[in-house]
Amino acid sequence: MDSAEHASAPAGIINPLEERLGYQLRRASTVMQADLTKALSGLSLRPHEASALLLIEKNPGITQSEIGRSLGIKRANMAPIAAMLSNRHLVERSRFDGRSQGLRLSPEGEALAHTVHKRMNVHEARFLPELSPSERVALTSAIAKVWADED
Amino acid sequence: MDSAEHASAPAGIINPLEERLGYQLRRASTVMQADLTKALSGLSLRPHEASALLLIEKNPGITQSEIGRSLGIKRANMAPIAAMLSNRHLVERSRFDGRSQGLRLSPEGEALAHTVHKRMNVHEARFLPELSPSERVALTSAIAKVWADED
DNA sequence: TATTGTTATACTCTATAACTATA
DNA sequence: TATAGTTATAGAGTATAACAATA
Repeated sequence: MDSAEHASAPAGIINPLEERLGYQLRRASTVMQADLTKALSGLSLRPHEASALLLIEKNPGITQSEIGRSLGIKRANMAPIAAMLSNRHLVERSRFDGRSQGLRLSPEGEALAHTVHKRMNVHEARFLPELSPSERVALTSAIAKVWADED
Repeated sequence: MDSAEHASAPAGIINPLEERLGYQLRRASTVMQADLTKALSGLSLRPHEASALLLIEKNPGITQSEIGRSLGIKRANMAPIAAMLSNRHLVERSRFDGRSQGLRLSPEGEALAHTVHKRMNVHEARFLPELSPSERVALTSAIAKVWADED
């Protein structure tokens, strides 16, 4: 069957990475990303596409480049994401200035965004079982400070 | 030149992802991973290879599969990492039971591990400028709890 | 039957370079 | 000169399936 791959940490092994912030961030991020992918299953949306959808929802008229700068996705990597959302008629592109286009959700896009919000809420709640809302905010903003400088 | 790609968040744009734990983890993890890659430059070691090296250092005789389970790397993806460390004579493989091999560092591997520790310390310190040691531990273990269940 | 190590393969995300066209 | 959008391409990391050898 070949399953039950990695459980967390075999007994008797000393993991010197466990005290490293970067390591903990990678492990936590990977687990949550995998869970988000499952949470979005059936919607044909990858995590980045879902994120872009929600950003357009809250910022109608936003351009691809602005989305990329907001989410940390390079302009070159935004192109196929925007093209996919447009091809599926989830977003509409309106010429803005000849070289850039404003994006906004279509009615189908709005409906899908609502579904994404609901799935994301359930997804996130799975990882915050013992944290109060204020503790959750504290943790989230502490992590935000880690990369705020962008170095 | 085409540089200065993404700064953090353009003004006037509302980012609804900012309060999401999964999003913050991804951004922070990506930034730290990129910085670690730079910190290791010249050593011809990718982050995963460096992690495996440090795990072998602290657990001489460990097998590839155990490394994978400890670090969250699938057995199939450990094979090329172990082969690379072995080909560069950084680790020695000693038959353990016919189907598995115990790994331990060679003198060159030990020396490289020391360098990795030093570079990693500098790297991590860059992201913890305003946290006290106890706050750092608190943040790291809070993140550890996020993925402890493994879901 | 289960585990170790391995190969092949595919997907997601990230990154750079280079090009067109607009500003 | 700089920016927007695009294409091509490469490199990480992650995932599954399948196989041989061993336990």
